[in-house]
Amino acid sequence: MIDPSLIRNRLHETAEILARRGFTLDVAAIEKLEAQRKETQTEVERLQHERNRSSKAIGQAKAQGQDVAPLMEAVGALGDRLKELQGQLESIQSELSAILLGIPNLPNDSVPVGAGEEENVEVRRWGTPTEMDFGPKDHVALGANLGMLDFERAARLSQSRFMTMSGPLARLHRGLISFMLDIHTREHGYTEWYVPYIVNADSLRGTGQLPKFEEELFALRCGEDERQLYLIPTAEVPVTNLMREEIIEAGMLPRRFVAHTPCFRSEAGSYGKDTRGMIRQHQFEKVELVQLVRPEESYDALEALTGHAEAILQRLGLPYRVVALCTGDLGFSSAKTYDLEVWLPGQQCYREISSCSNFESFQARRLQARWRNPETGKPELVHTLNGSGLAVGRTLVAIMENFQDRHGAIHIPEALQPYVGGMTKIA
RNA sequence: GGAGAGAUGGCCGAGAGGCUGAAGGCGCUCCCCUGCUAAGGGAGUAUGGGGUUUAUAGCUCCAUCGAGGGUUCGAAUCCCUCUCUCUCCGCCA
Repeated sequence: MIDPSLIRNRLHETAEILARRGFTLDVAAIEKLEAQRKETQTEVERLQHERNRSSKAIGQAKAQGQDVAPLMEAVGALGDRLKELQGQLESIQSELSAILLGIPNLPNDSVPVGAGEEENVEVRRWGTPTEMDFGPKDHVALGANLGMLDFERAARLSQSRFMTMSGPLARLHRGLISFMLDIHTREHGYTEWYVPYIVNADSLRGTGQLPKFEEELFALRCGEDERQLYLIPTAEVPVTNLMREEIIEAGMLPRRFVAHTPCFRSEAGSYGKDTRGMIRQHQFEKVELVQLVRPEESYDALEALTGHAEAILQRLGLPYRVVALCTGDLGFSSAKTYDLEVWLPGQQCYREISSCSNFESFQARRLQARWRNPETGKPELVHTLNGSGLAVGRTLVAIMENFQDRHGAIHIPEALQPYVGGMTKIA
């Protein structure tokens, strides 16, 4: 959520900034609601003040044994008027907050302005796209040849967009998770967490998946229970929510958390996209980096965090590029995002494998995640960041496709071999 | 799943319809005193929102005692619903 005071004090300026990312703010509607809100709230508070004063007077008169009947009569009429106005105020405020919750974050000034994906800006490349003197296969063909990757059986168990892995390939997948976690915890200063994979609506609101993106989620209902729970679409949700409604002492910042979790996405509205292979699945594993930092440090932290994700690709020897998303392609909650795209020989293109974002105070405001600023002594919102470090399934795809040989064997990068019991290739 | 107990400020803990945004203690901050240390004395110390203001400070109002509703002129206190925590029993990886 953006700072509500922007709506009150700098509405037009805010609308202009939002226009950069292609979002139209209904300025007229907000101005009208705001005027109503102000008037109603002022009146409600005036009446409450009056009531409080009168009630106090009744108490005092009673204590002195005076007759309170006339006093009570005077106050009686207040109640109805107050109740009516409070009802009005409530409905105005819920309208306003619905608008507010639907407003995306303001892009940072350093974000390139653009309408969509095509206008993203490549920042740097690492490595060169793998050349092969034979026709490289994609991971689907490689996996099928090895007999270790199966989409058809998974569809029978569940539905489309699921898969099974078996044998050494499954082990490689598992090893990747440990590999990533070890690097982030040992070398990048992250604390490892184990967290719930099922969360409530408040958590999803906190990180911005709700109310706007409910159709992306798998919702659970348990027996008679009325409460709605959801499978997490990313570890970002439980991990960032760890600090919900907390006030962090300044000395504890920055906080760096890493967690491996499965992620569940309904992929509504992506029917035609990436239907082949394990690029876009309903269920996948991800190692997620989350940071909570002082506001003035968040852009340095974004560079660092992006570097942490890049380190994994570099260790594995996977060629990739870093792309700065333009304003039109920015996620709802993000102020600035770098995507890491890995080279996939099977598709002859770069594909997203990590997305690293600075949310500034957008999530923190919803979460009420704060720190105590020693300069002011007051609790202030932290800035939150996260990034995949990395998407495990896509990393596996990248390894399969980049390190295949002409016989269809997969060679395991040296850095990874200790994590798969010294195995050097899968054939 | 059954039975019971509980949830109050950074922490502990009182309060059982009105003078309680909340006693007392601990912690923390500042000041005084004490040649060091220990001890002692004094003051301060929740959060969110509105109005005023260019904005802050200030002033002022409102809300908040797990959450939501209700009763009442008035609720931390009474009633209802929910959530969470603890203890015992059962079950279980």
